[in-house]
Amino acid sequence: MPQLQYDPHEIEPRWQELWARERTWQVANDPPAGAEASPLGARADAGADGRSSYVLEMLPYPSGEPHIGHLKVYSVGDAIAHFQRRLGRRVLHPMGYDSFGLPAENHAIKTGVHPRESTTQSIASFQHQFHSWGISIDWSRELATHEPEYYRWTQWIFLELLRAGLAYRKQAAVKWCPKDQTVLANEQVDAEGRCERCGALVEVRQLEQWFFRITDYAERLLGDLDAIDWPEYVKTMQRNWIGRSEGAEVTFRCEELGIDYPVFTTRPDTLFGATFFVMAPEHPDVVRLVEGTAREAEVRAYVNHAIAESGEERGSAERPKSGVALGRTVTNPVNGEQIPMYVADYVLMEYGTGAIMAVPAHDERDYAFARALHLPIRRVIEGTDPDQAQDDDGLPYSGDGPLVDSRPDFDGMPNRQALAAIVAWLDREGKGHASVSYRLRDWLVSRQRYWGTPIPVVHCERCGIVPVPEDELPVRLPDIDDYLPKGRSPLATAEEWVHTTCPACAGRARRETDTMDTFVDSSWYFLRYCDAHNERAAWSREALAQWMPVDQYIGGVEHAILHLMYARFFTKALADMGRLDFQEPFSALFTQGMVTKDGAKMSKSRGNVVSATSIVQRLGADTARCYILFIGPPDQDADWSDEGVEGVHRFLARLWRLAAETAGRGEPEPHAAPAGTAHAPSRQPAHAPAGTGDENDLALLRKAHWAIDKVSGDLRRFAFNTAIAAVMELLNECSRLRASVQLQTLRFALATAASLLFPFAPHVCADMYERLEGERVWEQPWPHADPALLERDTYELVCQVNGRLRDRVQAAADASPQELKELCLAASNVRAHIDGKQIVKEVVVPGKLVNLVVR
RNA sequence: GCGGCGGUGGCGGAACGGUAGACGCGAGGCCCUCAAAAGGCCUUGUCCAACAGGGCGUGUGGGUUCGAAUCCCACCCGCCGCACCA
Repeated sequence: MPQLQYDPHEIEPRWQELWARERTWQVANDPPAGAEASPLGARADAGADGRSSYVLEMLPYPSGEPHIGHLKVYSVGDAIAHFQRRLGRRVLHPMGYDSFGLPAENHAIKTGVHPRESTTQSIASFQHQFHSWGISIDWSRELATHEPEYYRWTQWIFLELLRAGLAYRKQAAVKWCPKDQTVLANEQVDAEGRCERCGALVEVRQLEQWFFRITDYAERLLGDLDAIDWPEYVKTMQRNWIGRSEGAEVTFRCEELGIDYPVFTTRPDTLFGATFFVMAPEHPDVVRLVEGTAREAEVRAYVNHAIAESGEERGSAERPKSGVALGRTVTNPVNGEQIPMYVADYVLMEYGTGAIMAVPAHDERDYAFARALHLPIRRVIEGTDPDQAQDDDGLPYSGDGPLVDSRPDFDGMPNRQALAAIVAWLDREGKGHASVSYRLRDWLVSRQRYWGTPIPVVHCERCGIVPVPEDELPVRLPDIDDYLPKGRSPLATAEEWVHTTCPACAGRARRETDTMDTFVDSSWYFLRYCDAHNERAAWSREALAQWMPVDQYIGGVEHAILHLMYARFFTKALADMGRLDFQEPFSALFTQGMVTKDGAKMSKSRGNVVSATSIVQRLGADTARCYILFIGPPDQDADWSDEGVEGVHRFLARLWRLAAETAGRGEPEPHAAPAGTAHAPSRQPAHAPAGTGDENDLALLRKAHWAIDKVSGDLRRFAFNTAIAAVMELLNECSRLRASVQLQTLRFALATAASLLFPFAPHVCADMYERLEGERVWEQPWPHADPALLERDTYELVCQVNGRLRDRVQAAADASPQELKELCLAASNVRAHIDGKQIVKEVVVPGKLVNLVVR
C-alpha cells in the first residue's frame, strides 16, 4: 500500500469549492412552514429544537490583509456556528466590512492609494482569506459600510434620530486630534489624552458639532446590563464609563450679581462644612464675575494658562492644587454663610455643573486645595479613618458618622440619615433637589474627514438646517482626489456637490460637509444582515423577528465600551421610535483574547508579526484554526509558538492518515440506517455488535463516547482547547488499539473523531468522514453519547490513608460502601500504612475513593 | 487609590473540594534507514532509592475540612480597566 500523505493543499480547496458551489452555509429568511429548508431543520434529533441561532463575529476593518487576530475571532465564531448547526438550529452567520472611516482612510493615506481603491483591494483580500480559511459564511448577505446601498440607511437612521431629537448640533469644547485633523468622541481619547487611533496628544477646541443624545439613555444602558449574558468585566467597564452618581443639586446664590449657581454633590450631608466655592476655568461665568475688578488680570491669566494645558497635564490627582480667588462670594443655602469663590483647574467643566461646593474636611481634593491656599476647614461629621495616622487631625474624613457643628436639628444624626433629611429640607425651601449625575457625555459623531458617511442635511440661508428628504437618499460621497485631512472637511472642496438647493424652500443651500464617525456605521450592521437586500427599507420587522437579537456575539475586548455601547444605544433609540421590538442587540457576548508572540503584542515595529496567510499557505487552514484554539482558553491572551503549530499539524496528519488507511481497508458499509438519521444511538448496533465481548473493542467504543460527552460539554462552555485535546486522546487510543479491534469499531471511533473535530478543522474532517462513512459530516446531527457506555463495570478505587494516596484497586461499579472499605483495607500498600495504628474514621466516596484516618 | 482578572513542570496549559500536571510543545533514549527527512515506540515535576516505595511540590503566611491548586482571611507579584467625576 502506498504511504498515504495528508495534503491540506489538495483537501482544503476541494471542500471550499463544494461549499461555495452548493452555497452550503446560506440560510433563507422565512422558510416555508413544514418544508425542508434545511436538511436538519425540523428533525427530532437530540438537541435539535428547530430554533434559529444568530452567531456573529464583529465585522473587520478591511485594511491590508487579515492577521492572526482575525483568524482567532473567526475560528471561534465558526466553531460555535458549526456546533449550533449540528445541534439542529438554523444558523445565520454572515460577514461584512467596516470599510468607512478613520481606520480605512488612514490606511489609504499611508499607502498613498485612494480609500475607495485601497478599501476595495482590502475587501478582496479579506474575502479571499475567509474563503481559504473555510469559514462557514452566508455570503449572500455580505455588506460593506462604504457602499451606497448600505450608507443610504445609515443616513436614514441619522434622519430618524434627528427627527426624534436625538441628533443635534451644538457649540462645545471638543477633543481635536491635530494629527488626524478631526474632532473625536470622548470615547476615542484614551486615559493619557491621546487619540485612540493615532496616539497624538489631543487638544481642546470650541467648535460646532453634531451629537447623538446617548445621555438620555444612560439609565437604561446601565440597568439593562443586568439582563444580558456578557462577561462581568465588560459590564463593569460600561458601568464605569456611564459613571452614575446619586446626590443632589444645590443652588448657591451670588447676591452681588443676582446669579444662581447650581452645583452637584454626592454629599449634601456635608453642606454645613462648605467653606468655599470653586468654578472650572472653562466656566463661561468666570471672566464675567471678575470683569472690571481688581482680580480680572490675575484670573484671566490663570484661566488662559489652564485652558492651554492638555488633559494629560491637568488630569493627575497627584498634581498640586492651584487656583485663584474671584473676589466674590456665594451664599450657602443651608446656613446663609457667605463663602468665597475661586477658579481652579481641579474642577471639570464636563462633569456636573462645572462648579462645586468645597468641603475640605470631608473631601480629599478640597482638603488639598484648602491647605494650599490656607482656607478654613470645618469638620461636620465625626469619625476616624482606621488607616489614618494617630497624630494628625483625622482629616479629610470621608467615612460615616454623626453630624456635628451643623444645625441643632441635624447635629447628632447619622450622616446618611442626615443626607436625606437635608435634601428634603432643600427641596421644601426651593434651594435644591435630589439629582443623579453621569460621567457619560453625548456622542460627538461629526468628523472633518473624507472617507465616511455624509451627514444628510443641508444648510439653507433661510430655513437653517434641513434634512435631505428620504427619497433623495443616499447623499453620495463625491469623488475627490485631495482627501487629505486639513482641518476642515475635505468635502468642502467639492464645490459642485456642496452647492445645492434647499428641499424646503428651493433656495440656495450648502450641503453639510462633515461625515459621520465610523462607529455610526457599525452600530446597526447586525440588523442589516437580517434583510441585506431590502431596497425599500433598512430592514423589515419580519426579517428581524427571525434572527434578532444576536444569540452569540464574538469580538475583541477593545470594543468593550465604544462599539458595544453605541450599538446598544442605537437599538434602544430605534426601539423607542417603534422600529425594533427588542431592547438589547447582543444577548450573549464572548470576548476573545489577544494573540501575542514572545509575550508581546504583535506589531510591525517589533518585527514579531506572524502572518496568518503564510501559516495557512504552509500548513493549511485546518492546522492554523485548530492550533489557535488549542493554544489555550480562547478568552485569554495566548502566545503563538511556531513549534506548537507544527504539533497540531502532526496531529491532523496522523488522524487523517489513520482514517484514510482504515477507510481503505474496506468499502463503506451500505447504510443500515437511512442517511440523515445515521447518528450515534441508532448506528451504534451496527458498529458495536452485541456479543463481540472483546475488551479492546469495548475500550475504544467507550473512549469514543467519552470524547463525545467531553467535546459536547466543552463546546458549550467555549473550552475549545480541551475539546481538541479530547479528540487527540481519542486518536491516541485509536492508534494504540488499531490492530486489536474490529474494523468497524475503529471506523466508528475515527468517524466520531472527525465528527467532533469538524467545528475546528472542517476540511480534513469532511474528508475523513466521507472516506469512512460516505457522507457529509456537516449534514450529520451532533453525535450523542450513550450513557451506558459512559459508565463502567469497574473503576479504579483510590485508597487513601490520612488523605494521602497509598494504593489503587479495581472496584465493581455497584460495590457497596462496606465492600469498598474492605477492598481498601485489603490493599497491600494500605495495610503497610495502617499496620499497628487505630482507624478513627472512614470516609467512603463511592465511585471515587476511600480515605482511612488512622492514629 | 478603586474595580476586575490571573500566579500550577523547561514552555503553552489540564484538573465537579477527592489520584495535581490531561493534551500539546520541548528534551533524552530507542526502532526504521546505507544515511537523512518523515514516521513509530519509550521516558520526562523534584529529591532519596536498583526496584518497590517514600519525602517535597500549584506565589507567601494562616484557617476550614477526613481530604484544598480549588473554599475563607491576610499579604506579595503580574496584567487589564477606571481614576481630581464633586
